[in-house]
Amino acid sequence: MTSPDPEMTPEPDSKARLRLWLKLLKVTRSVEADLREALRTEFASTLPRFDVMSALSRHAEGLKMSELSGLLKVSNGNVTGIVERLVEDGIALREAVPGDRRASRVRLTRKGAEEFARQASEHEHWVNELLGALEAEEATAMILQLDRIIREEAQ
Amino acid sequence: MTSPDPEMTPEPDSKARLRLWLKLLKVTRSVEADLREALRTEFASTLPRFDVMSALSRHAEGLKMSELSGLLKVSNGNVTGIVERLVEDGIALREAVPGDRRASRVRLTRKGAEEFARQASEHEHWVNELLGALEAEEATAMILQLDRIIREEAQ
DNA sequence: GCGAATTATTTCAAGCATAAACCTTTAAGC
DNA sequence: GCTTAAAGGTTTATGCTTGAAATAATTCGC
Repeated sequence: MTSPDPEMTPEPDSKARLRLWLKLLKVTRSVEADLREALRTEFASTLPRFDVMSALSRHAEGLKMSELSGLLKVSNGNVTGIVERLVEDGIALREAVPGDRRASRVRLTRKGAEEFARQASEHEHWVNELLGALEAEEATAMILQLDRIIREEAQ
Repeated sequence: MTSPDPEMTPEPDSKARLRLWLKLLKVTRSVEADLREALRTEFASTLPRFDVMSALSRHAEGLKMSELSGLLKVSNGNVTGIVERLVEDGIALREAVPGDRRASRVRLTRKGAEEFARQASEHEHWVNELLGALEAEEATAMILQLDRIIREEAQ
C-alpha cells in the first residue's frame, strides 16, 4: 500500500482551476476574435466601439465619462479616445452637464441608436451560433457558476 | 389557457447564450485585470510577456515566430514586438534556423527560464485564489462544456 | 534553370489599453 | 473668504493588437 502523503501532491485542485482558466481564456479569445472579425467586415466597426454603444443604448439619458468607464471596467483615458471617434462619426454626442462644468454627458445620436439596433441584432445571432454547442439550460447553469467567481472577487 | 405561440418568443435560447457570453467576458476580463495587476506589481511584467514565456517554456527547443503566433492565436506582427522586448531584457534569444534564412527560432535564455519558473508558480496561486469559488470537479466539468464550444467553432 | 507562387517575417498605420501626471472645477473646513 | 481636498477629465508615455503592405528567401511547375 502506498501511504497517503499530503506533501507529494500539493494542490491538485489548483491545477484543475488553472486548466479551467486557460480554457476560459481560449474560448473567450476565440469568440472575441470571431465577433471582432464580423464587426469589422459587416459594419466596419470594432468591439470597443460596440461595447460603448451598447452601454449608451441602455442609458438614453446619457452617461458621464466616469460612469462609462466604470460600467465597462476600463480606464478613464481609454474611454476618452473611443468616445472621441464615435463623436467624429456622428454616432455619439457630448452635452454639458448643467451645474458642473467639469463633466459632460455622452449619449447616442439618432443615427447612433439606429446603427446600434442593427448591430446588436446581428451580434446576438453571431453569439447564438458561436455558443450553439450549449443548450439554454447549460448556459444558465454556467452563468450561476461564473457569478460565484465574480462575487468572490468583489470582496 | 394561453395558446402556445412559437412566434411570440422568437429565440429564448439565443438570449440565454447572449447572457452567458456577456458573463464569460466579464469574468475573463475581471480575472485578467487581477492577473495583469499582480504581474505588474510583483514582476514588473505583463500578460502578453507571460503568455509568450509560457509558450516558450513548453518548447525548450525553441519556436519559430509563426509557430508562436499560431499557438497564441495572435497576429504575426504582434509577436515581433513582444519578443523584441523579451530579447532586449535577456529573457529570450533568437537563433538562426539552418537551411532557412527567413526564419528564426526563439527560445528562453537560462535567465528567462528561471524567471518564468518563479512567475508561473505565483501565477498558479493567483488563479487558484481567483477561481477558488469553484470546486475542482466543477472546474473539470466546465472545461468539457467549453471544449464543445471550441470544437464547434473549429469547423 | 527560371519565373511564379508560397512561406516567414517585419514594418506600418490606426486603434485600444493602462497607469501616472496634470488641469480644472466643485465641495468642505475653518 | 481662503485653503485644501476631492471629483471629473484629458494628456502623455508606453505597450499591446490588428490587418495590410512590404521584404526577402524558399519551393514549385515546367
